[in-house]
Parts: sequence; structure tokens; C-alpha cells
Amino acid sequence: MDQVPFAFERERAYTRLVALIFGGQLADGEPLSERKLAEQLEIGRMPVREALRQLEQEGVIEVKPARGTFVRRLTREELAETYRVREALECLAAELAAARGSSRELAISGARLRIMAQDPKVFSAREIDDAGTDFHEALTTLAGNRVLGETLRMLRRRSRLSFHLPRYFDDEVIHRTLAEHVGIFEAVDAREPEHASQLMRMHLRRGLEIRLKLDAASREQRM
Amino acid sequence: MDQVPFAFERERAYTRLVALIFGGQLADGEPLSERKLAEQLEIGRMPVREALRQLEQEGVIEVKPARGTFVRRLTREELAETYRVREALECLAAELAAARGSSRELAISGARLRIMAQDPKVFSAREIDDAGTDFHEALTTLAGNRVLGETLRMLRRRSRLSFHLPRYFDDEVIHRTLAEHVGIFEAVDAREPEHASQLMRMHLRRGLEIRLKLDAASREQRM
DNA sequence: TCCTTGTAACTGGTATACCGGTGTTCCACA
DNA sequence: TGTGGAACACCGGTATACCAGTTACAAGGA
Repeated sequence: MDQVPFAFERERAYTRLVALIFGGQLADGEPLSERKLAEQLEIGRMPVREALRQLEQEGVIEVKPARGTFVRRLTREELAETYRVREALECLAAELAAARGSSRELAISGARLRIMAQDPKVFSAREIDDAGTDFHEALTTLAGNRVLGETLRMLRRRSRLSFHLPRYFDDEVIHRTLAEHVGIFEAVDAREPEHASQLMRMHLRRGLEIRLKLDAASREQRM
Repeated sequence: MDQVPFAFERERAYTRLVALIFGGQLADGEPLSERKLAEQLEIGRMPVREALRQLEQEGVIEVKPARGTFVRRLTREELAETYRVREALECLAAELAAARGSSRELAISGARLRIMAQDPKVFSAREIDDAGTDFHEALTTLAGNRVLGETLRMLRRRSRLSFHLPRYFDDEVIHRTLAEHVGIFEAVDAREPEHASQLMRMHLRRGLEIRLKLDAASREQRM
């Protein structure tokens, strides 16, 4: 009856592929091959194929029959579209979460954020980034709507797709993002749905703005 | 270069499965079998399997290894959750569409709705229902956000899952829904984003309310 | 040198076969 | 008659093989 972490090869393949794709271990635009991936991961081709198909449906990769499988690069327009949809749903999540009040998980995540915000320089960009991801996750769980959770997970994965960007941003951006997370946490903790939603909206809009700016700079640099 | 309607067996399998599942040609709770479906549809097992996997990801079916594949029946809670997420996104779509003004497709769809609304009794429930589906589709396309469109398509499919309900509702419900669609169309046509969004919100909340009531009645009847 | 052309090495798509796990059926036995 | 258990049929999961289409590249002709 107990659920083993990976009951199926397909799930193993999926998590490993996600790690590969978002871990930056792939040359830009390099085609993935079902067979080569299977060999590399020491998993059969069919499970790998199914995992790839799932990633395709999530918008992470693109499969071109007889040509290859490719990690998608988001255009500026598509990134903006993804953020727009995320905004609607992340705000809903914040609102629902705030209406329910805090949870143990969110309290832990929030406390961690607060500690980090007091002296951000002590922590690595990676740590702060991870804490932010956890926070969003805890917030969504607290919202208590599973359909919302699934949908958001998909959108977040999609919006994480790099499009010629450095993996981590500079300190200023990271610290501001951290401060925004703390602000949202406090609004939720204070049971202020409207406020939480509003802060979340600004948080995402700033996030998009930053990514678009960095992308523009990156393009200019490459000319 | 031109795209044939069904380049792949998998796509054929998918559309035929959707027709099967939502066409009510399945006994309640009856297990689907990859092999039997493949034989019945005269499509190989692998394409059918891939189509089923997609439907699973969309929340339409549930696959239990070594036991079978089942059409999911939504609980009241899950239906409500789905509608809540849909509400956020359908409102966004209405808002974006209204901001852009009308399109040729939406105008056609809207004109059809108006004609129907003038004398609803002339049209069949099926016709009115289809016109409503078309309208939502045209509205989403007009919104011009593909990620939004994809996400909504998935949620709509999910919320269409019957849970012991008669396929079509009574005349009063159908006519009121029709009137609501016309109202939303007019708000979009008049470029009133806020108004369109508000009407859409009420439209969906009423829709959920109706389905929950019918479900409750259905449960009572079965006792 | 450049273009053509055919071949070989890929790609994803599909078919078939086999695996271990599950549920049922039915017979032997108490 | 009731019950335990073995055999069987069926399930989804996976491996392997083959297909058709694409691409890269090398050999040969202009």
C-alpha cells in the first residue's frame, strides 16, 4: 500500500529529464534523442518517450517527428503570455490562502524568508531562490485547490524555461524578490486576501519585467 | 508542408476517445482497456496508449496499473475547484478580448447567439449548447494569449466530465445561459473589459450552482 | 571548385511480444 | 455446503524491432 518514490521507470525518467533540462547541462538548442537519452539514463526508450511526451504537453520541449526533440526556447511574447496566466492564478492562490489563514508549512517557509531577509548577504543566491520556490509551493498548497495547484505547477515549469538568460540574477534582484515574498507572506498571515493578491500581482509583473530586461540586454550583447 | 488533419494515429485516437468519453457511449464506471479500445478503433495499441496518457494528464481518465483505465467521475469538491480556476482564466480571457475589441469570428458567433436568443424555442438544446461552446472558443482566441487558450481548453474538458448528470439541462437553464452569453458578447463588442469580466464571473458561478443542484437532485433520486 | 546525387545514419512513430501484478473463477477438499 | 487456493485471463508497463521520413555527407560529374 505504501507508495515508493518511483514506482515506474517513466517517473524516474521524468524527474531526471527535468533535472537535465533545467540544470543547464544541455547545449543550447541541442536536439535530444529518445534513444541517446535512454542509454544515458539507463532507462528504456519507452519510459523516456512517455516522460518526453509529458514534457511536451507541458510546453517544455518540442517534438519534431523524424527530426528530433528540442528544448523549447520561449519567445518574449510567450514568456509574457505565460506570466499573464500565472498572474491570474497565483493571485487566486494568494487570495484563497489568505482567506484560510496560515498553515504550519507556510509559517515555516515564511520564517525562513524573514531570517534571510534580515541579512541576505549571508545566504547564497541558490538558497534564496529555493526558499522562494518553496514559499510559492506552500502558498499554493494552503490555497487548498488541487486543480489550481496542478495548473500552476505546469505554468511555473513553463516559465522557468531559460531563453538565453543567466541562471541566477544579480544580488539586488534577488534581495528585492525576497522582500516581496516576505511581504506576501505577511499579508497571508494577517488574513488579508485582497492585499496578498495585490502584492502577488506586483511581484509577478516585476518578475516578468526583470526577465524581459535581462533578455533584451542579452540579445544586445550577442550582436 | 500542409498539415493534414490527422498526421498521426495518436491524434486520431485522441479525438475518437474524446468523442467516446463525452458522447455518453460508455457505461458508468466501466473500465477502458488499451487493447480493446485499440481493436475497437482499429488503431494500434501504442497510439491509443499515448492518447490515453494525454487524457490522464488532462484529468479526464485515471490509469490504475494492472487494474484498468477508468473515466473519472468528479466529486462535487473537484468540480467546484475546477470552476474556480476556470473562473479566474475565463474572466481574464473576457477582459483581454474586450480590450482588443471584437473579431470577425466573435461577431459571427455573437450574431448567431442573438438570433437564437430572440426565439430560443426554435432551436434544439444541442444547437444552443454548441453555439455557447463556439462562443467561449472564439472569445478565448480573440484574447490572443495562446498559453491561456491551452490552459482553458484543458480546464473546460475537465469540467465537462459528467458526474451522474443528464446530458442536457432543461429549457429554462439553457435559455438563461444563452442570454448570459449574449450579454458577455455585447460587453466585449462594446469594449468594456471590466464589465465583460464581471458578467463572465457571474456566468460561471451560476453554471457551477446549476450543476451542483442537479447533482444533488440526482443523488437524492438514486436513494 | 561547385553543384548534384545517392547512400547511410540518424530521427520519432508504430507494432508486437513479453513481464509482473491483479482479479476472478472454479475445482478440490474439509 | 462452505471455503481455500491454484490456475487463468486480463491489466498496464516495458523492451525490442521495424517503418517511413529527414539530414548529413561523401563521391562523382560539370
